[in-house]
Amino acid sequence: MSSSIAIQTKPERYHHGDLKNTLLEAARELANEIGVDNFTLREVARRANVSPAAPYHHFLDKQDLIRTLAIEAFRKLTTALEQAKQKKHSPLEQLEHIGIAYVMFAYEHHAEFRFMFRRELCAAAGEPDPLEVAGIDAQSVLYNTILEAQVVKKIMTSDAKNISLMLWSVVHGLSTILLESPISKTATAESAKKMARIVVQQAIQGILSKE
Amino acid sequence: MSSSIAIQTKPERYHHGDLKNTLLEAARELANEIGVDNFTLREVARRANVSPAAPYHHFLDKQDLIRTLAIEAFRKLTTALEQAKQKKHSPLEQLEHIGIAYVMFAYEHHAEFRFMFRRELCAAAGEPDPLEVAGIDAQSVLYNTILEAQVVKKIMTSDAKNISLMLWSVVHGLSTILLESPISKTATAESAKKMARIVVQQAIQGILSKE
DNA sequence: CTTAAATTCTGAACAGTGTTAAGATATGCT
DNA sequence: AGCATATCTTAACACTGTTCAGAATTTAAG
Repeated sequence: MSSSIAIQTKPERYHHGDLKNTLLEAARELANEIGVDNFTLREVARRANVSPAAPYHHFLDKQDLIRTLAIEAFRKLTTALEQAKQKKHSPLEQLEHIGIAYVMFAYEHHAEFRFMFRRELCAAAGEPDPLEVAGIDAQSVLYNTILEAQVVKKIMTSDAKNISLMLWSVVHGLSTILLESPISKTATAESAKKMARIVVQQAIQGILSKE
Repeated sequence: MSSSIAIQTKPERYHHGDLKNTLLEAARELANEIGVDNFTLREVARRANVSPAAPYHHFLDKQDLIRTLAIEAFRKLTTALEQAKQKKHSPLEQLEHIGIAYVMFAYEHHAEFRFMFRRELCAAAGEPDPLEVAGIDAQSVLYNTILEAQVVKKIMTSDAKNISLMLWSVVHGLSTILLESPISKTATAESAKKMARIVVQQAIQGILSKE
């Protein structure tokens, strides 16, 4: 058989070949188009030229599809944060860049970002939930940078966990405000970035030890 | 006819008497029970002992009902913040109390809080949208306190708008993290309050001028 | 008081949804 | 080759939001 690159060569095949990924991509597009609330599994199937029941051979149910999307999104966020954390900068500058990158990720992937944080997706309990792990991995980028900053310079007052929670809260809060409040109607990428910079810089000020 | 207090005296009346409020209350309960995603207008009607079409005589559609709920919730939030802002404290203490109150409001009214921030509810444009107004009113409690703090003591570095955005972001971020992340499974009212205090105190540190 | 108008509710219906079950079609293995 | 398995379709179920015609009730007008 041909490699997985040739997806659109023969679209009328009974077996799609790579339906799972096609569904995921269609789902991302749909969510970004019509929003998260009207998001429909049947429409996803429609866009993949497939019957409404087909997705159930690749996902347990609609929520499982969304869950998969959320996990992928967390991984993309993790790499985005790691990329923002350039080695050439000081830990404090890295913190600022990570914070801004978080907000920009939310702004540029609003639908996926909304899927990432839904109480309904939080697993019942126990077992290493992949979604939870992916979320912790993303947080670790921020957390580790804080640790590094503390080691290099004794610059932080409170302990790393509190600092992390606080910085995470600011950037996450600004992100959701930008997406879910009336601001979303007038916000642009530039204004979002500007707000992110201002807010993050202020927040970092709060964790510096006064000299 | 009797006063509006006697709601449950004659439950079999064709005309309910105060269906609109009954629907709103049933909706609040339902949302807090089964969450925001599975929230169903038909179930609301069912709980009000009324046909599925009855709500349409009091609300344009499901979204209009949710919108009404969100507006009410914003007003409740506003009074909660005003109550937290006790006159006896200094403006800075007031800021701290307001921030904590915000987080606790979210924790105690999770379903309503989620209804308050939904991109879908943001009106198309123009005209004084009551939801937007209610949101601004709530923000004003925080904003005015910042202004007062700046007047009493020249204690803030950045300007009030930036400070407000930053503080709003922290408390809003922590709120949604507490509600929508895996933390929600283990969080209690006490742990939430503790986190709120820590995070808000750190954030306020960031806006104090260094002496 | 009578009667017309307006309000509030019901019942039945429509399209659309998530999901399942039974069967058709293709793929992979031996 | 043939058999098991994975993948897809068709049909159906219960449920949803919403509309519409009409019944029950309240309000207002004569």
